[in-house]
Amino acid sequence: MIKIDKENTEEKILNAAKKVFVTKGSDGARMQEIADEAGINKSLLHYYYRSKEKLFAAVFKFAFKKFAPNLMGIFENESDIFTKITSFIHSYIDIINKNPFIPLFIINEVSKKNAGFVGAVIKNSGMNIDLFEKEIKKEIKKGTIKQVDHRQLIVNILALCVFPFIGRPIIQKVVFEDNENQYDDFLKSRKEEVSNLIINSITLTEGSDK
Amino acid sequence: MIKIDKENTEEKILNAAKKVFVTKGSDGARMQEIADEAGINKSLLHYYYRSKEKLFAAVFKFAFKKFAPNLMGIFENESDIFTKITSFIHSYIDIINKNPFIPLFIINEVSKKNAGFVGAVIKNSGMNIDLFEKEIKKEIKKGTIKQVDHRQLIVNILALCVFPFIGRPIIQKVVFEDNENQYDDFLKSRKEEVSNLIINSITLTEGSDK
DNA sequence: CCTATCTTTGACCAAATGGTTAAACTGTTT
DNA sequence: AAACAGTTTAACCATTTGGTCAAAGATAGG
Repeated sequence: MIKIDKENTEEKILNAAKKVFVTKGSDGARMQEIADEAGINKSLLHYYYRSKEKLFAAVFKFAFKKFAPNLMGIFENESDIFTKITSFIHSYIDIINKNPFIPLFIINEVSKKNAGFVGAVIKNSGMNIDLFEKEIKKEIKKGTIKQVDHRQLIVNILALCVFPFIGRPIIQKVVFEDNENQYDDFLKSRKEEVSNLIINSITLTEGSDK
Repeated sequence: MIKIDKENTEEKILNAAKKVFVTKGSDGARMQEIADEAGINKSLLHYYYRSKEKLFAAVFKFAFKKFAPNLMGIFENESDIFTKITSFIHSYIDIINKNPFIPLFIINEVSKKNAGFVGAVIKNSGMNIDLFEKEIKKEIKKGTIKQVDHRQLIVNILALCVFPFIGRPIIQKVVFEDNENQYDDFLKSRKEEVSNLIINSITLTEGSDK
């Protein structure tokens, strides 16, 4: 028997909730709007998810997992450190490109309700930089790269990848005369720009080794 | 006659509104909370500022002006380009340090209500990168710095300065094991880190000139 | 002291909002 | 077709929230 994967109600709700929560935030989101977006009665939201908070929790978990886990996996393969970092940057920008509003959503919600389940989600996400740290320290010892602080490095990478997306409305206005197409081109060129900048910052310069 | 600069009601309201709006956002902020914060009756909010939106507008204007205008002024003095950029980074991080929640507040509100008065505030803020662009292009022609795209450069600078503040809750958890003091130290070291990274990225390398 | 204006307050209002409930509907089992 | 469980809906509720209003306080001028 063929199981038709027609979107069932629960999925419809979750998808609608993702859309509304991510764009409007937990404060700005309205249960009625989520119901409308899903094309169902508002009571059904409470039938499947007991409260707004529970529904929000489901959305947040989903959003955070999308950005947290698979990233450090890149550092498990066998290529050299420069290739690893470059491919990390490329794939991270790709992910954001596909979900440009999620980073700001996450930052916001973590800032607002740092306590409670949000903190727990982060801890349980398995996101940690141990592999990254080990790798960087190893390469420094080997003399492949400069003596850099791995924490500064990871923040630099994240900043350069994420900021153009979350700051888009302002940057586009101030720096690009509000031209959307131009900004899309700009975003496309970011993978190379960020890769070059980061690689350049860890590459040994003449006379700096030892 | 001595004019005692005792905070009058209107100022009390604006200051309370700044605090509440900036930390909770326009959606999360409550008029009652602002009144409580100011220690006055809620009706007074409407007496001095006609509506929540008007009050919010006053706060947003203030916040945006604090971050927009004086920054490009640095590029008017006579020092060399490296010094200019370095001092820009230093003073920008100083400003954010004094108002760590304003950047996220601005990004949020611009993202939410890009239209309307928010867009107007940005345009009327006098914030533009013409001076910066001219300066960079001049130095490239002179051969003082690499051939860089001035828009990539300014976005890089802003990203590296701003992101550690708006992403603090997450970064602190994931990268610093939720240690606040350690994160404060990290922020202090950012001025040098960002300056070095940016200067390094525009400095000519052997054999790259012409 | 009286009046006029500005400031402040508490009581109140209408709309919005998250949530509940009982009834209707649908599909499956016997 | 009757009974049952799962699903969906409309009507309703309590609370919150931005906002109004008339009256009370304060302040200054005549």
